[in-house]
Amino acid sequence: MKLIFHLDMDAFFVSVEELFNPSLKGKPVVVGGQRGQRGVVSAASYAARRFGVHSAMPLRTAGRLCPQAIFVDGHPHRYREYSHKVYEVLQSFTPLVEMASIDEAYLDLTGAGRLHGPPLRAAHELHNRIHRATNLNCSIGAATSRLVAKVASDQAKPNGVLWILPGQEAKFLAPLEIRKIPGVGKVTEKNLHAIGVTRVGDLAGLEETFLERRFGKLGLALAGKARGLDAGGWFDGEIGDASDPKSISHEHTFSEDTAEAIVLEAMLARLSEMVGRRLREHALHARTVQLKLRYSDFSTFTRAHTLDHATKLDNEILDHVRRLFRKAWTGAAVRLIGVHVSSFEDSEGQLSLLDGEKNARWSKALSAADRIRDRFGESSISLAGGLKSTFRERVHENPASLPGKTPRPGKNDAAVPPAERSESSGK
DNA sequence: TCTGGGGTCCTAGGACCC
DNA sequence: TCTGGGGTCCTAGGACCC
Repeated sequence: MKLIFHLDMDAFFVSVEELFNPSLKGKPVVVGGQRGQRGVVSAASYAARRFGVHSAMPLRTAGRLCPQAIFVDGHPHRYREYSHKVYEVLQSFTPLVEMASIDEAYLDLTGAGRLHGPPLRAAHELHNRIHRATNLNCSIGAATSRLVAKVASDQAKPNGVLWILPGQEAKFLAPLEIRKIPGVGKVTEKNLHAIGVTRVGDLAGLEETFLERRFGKLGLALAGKARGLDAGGWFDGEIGDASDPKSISHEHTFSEDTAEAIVLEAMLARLSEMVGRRLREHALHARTVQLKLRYSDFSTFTRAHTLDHATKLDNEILDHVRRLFRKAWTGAAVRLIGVHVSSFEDSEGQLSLLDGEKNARWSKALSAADRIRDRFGESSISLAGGLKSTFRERVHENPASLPGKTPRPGKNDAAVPPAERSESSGK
């Protein structure tokens, strides 16, 4: 019989912020940006949740619902650091660990009874170890499948432990709202309501063949999940170490929509650099480059191009994504722009002699740049075109520094004013 | 409500090949 | 003439997760 734990940190981002600023404790706290900014709530403290604030809610809405809330900018490096501390505790508990996101993990404790005792005792021991190591609370669900363990950890919140006895899975799930099943979001919930299904028990009562006819693969997975099985999609496979990423992307939403080509292309350069850097970090090469555009009315478009070889080079990514941009952009004001790469291969494949040499030179230059950024910070160096350095302030959205005239793209690429060069290499 | 950023997986249509 | 069938790759979009 399998034994799976799902461990989920309680209000993770908020709790980490409280470690750095204990005066936040017990107060309504919203992490993700400042009140009134463009953006959404990343995490809300339990005190803020009592006002109806929840993650993914627009910051403006949160500000209206809870005027006394304290708004805090997120600190991703802090969360990564604490996530790593959690991981180390888990690793010392069992080698079969898989981080499912920055604040949750699955553990396979099948057959670990001799080492850790019965499931509830093991769960409490793990809970204590996490708290001792991090000063953070978590909740743990234990069950025979990932799915039930995950739902159980959610029901155990906050700061609790819940074990679902083998054989009791369907009984545990039956009274819960359909939305509690991972993979059932707003749309699927609505579609299920439309056929009279509101609780997991209703779903379990339906024929598998009916659900498959009606909802395809999703229906088949739902039929399994309603019975507590790890059916399809996210839940298949053994618990083990994370695999290589399947895609890498960076995107940016402007604080104000812009229709200026120079600003948009400078942002593409910055995003391409960030993507290229991550590719080299993972020692990956991408064959498909994708542009993402979102206009003021929130309409969103993607345009992709697949290369005949795989690349890890900023300038090559930029070259293709900029081509896509020039073809696709209507000229209307843009809210968001993004760069995405996928179809990874281990190496670039066979290049012509000339391309191979060029490639090698760029690779060397970019790894050198990566090392400089490791030591001196992200903004210390840039190779993706003078564009970016010249208009750094505009890319960083400081309207006060706009030059009176808008230079044409390309014209000033090579001419980076010395003043800005020293500014951009500072720190 | 006025909607981030980083991901995964699924669907569907068209091109192309045999 | 007016029409096959399967497989793979590519592109675009969408649901969902944290």
